[in-house]
Amino acid sequence: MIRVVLAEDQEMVLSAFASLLELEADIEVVGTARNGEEALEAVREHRPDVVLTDIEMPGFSGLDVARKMAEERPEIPVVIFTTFARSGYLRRALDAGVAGYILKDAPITDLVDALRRVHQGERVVAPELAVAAWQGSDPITDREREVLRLVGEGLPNSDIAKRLHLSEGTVRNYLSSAIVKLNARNRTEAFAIARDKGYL
Amino acid sequence: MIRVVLAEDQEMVLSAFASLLELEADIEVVGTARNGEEALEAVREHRPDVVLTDIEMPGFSGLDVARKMAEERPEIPVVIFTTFARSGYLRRALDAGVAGYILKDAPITDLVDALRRVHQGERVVAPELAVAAWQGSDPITDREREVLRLVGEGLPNSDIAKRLHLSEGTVRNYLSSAIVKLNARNRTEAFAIARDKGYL
DNA sequence: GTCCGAGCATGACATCTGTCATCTTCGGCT
DNA sequence: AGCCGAAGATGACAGATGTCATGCTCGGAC
Repeated sequence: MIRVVLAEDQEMVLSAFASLLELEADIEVVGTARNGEEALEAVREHRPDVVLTDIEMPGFSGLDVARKMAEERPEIPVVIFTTFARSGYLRRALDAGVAGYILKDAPITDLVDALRRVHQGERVVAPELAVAAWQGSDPITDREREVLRLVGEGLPNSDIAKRLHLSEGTVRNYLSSAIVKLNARNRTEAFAIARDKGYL
Repeated sequence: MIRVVLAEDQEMVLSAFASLLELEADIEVVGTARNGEEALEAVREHRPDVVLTDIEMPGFSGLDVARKMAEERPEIPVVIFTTFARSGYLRRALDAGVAGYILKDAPITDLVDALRRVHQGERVVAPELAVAAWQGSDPITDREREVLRLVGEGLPNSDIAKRLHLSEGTVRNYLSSAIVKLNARNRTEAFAIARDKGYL
């Protein structure tokens, strides 16, 4: 029996996956969570064999869960299942030591399969992403990342400078270098590219 | 027995919801679809009592499905279920004549409940959105919408002008008026606001 | 100690954006 | 015919943005 803790922020999707997994003879959902904190609590309480988590959740994300688990319970494998085929996410997930990374676009058998193989100690990565992972690593520095995030909120340079306690000129420099690295033509395009690749 | 056609672009989520709905004694999923076209085909083939569809799907969206259904099969109610609590989406969904609009954040009982009530001829709208619907209607003109969409792709005014066959000055004018209407400080913020309210 | 590379700042400059007033054209409407 | 409003264009202007060269400081590496 594979005992699973399941984390997913959308209530309906959570119950749907829970009932789907329960249909499998060798899988049991022992705990559910709507965010990262709840997931960690559930792990403490139920000591599952595998943690299955979405990436984008309010507050504590799936990547945060993976990192915490790697520290505190490295013996329990974490599987990420997500909408987003973004190489940046996968890279950071692998850095966080996840055992599996699969896409919600894939057939459901992939999910069940991944749980079983991860439970056996294997690693499972969505094939369409496996290639992307080891080429084109994240070129963006942390500062550039922060600036880009604020650009995405529509803040002008002057406000970004205030938020980050930098001079406006420095903000311009970071943004300029991010634009070059991402091969964008302006701030908006830089943000769009960084978002789509999962660099943020 | 309520016979349902279910449309949802993410394979895993689709199977999960299908198996969840099958657990209900009075609901039967007679057809599934990964996009709007498939949904309409499934409707033709299976003549369901209700169509349950996601909004954001590649190509033909859930709103497109609702509009087509209102024209061709006004007797079959359409229920939208979506991640997005955006008033603009709801407004356009209601304009398209949908019978229900519920959020994936809500408990699963809401979904089942909605299907039953819609099948009885009622209308069901997620309560957290019902208020938003009749205040703050979409202030954006079609031209402004087109410009904003291209802004979101990161295009500079000159490129937007080429794409829309307008002069660059005119693009600036449309964007300027959108910025004022949305109470934004610049193009990027205008895009972010319009996106979050579902105006695009 | 010296050198080097981050990280941050400055100033100058060219270009892009955003605002506004004004103008033309083309359909309606009366 | 005369009037009006929508769609689009123009030109001028101020301010924001993007690029680049240069400079400073500080914490390693040699």
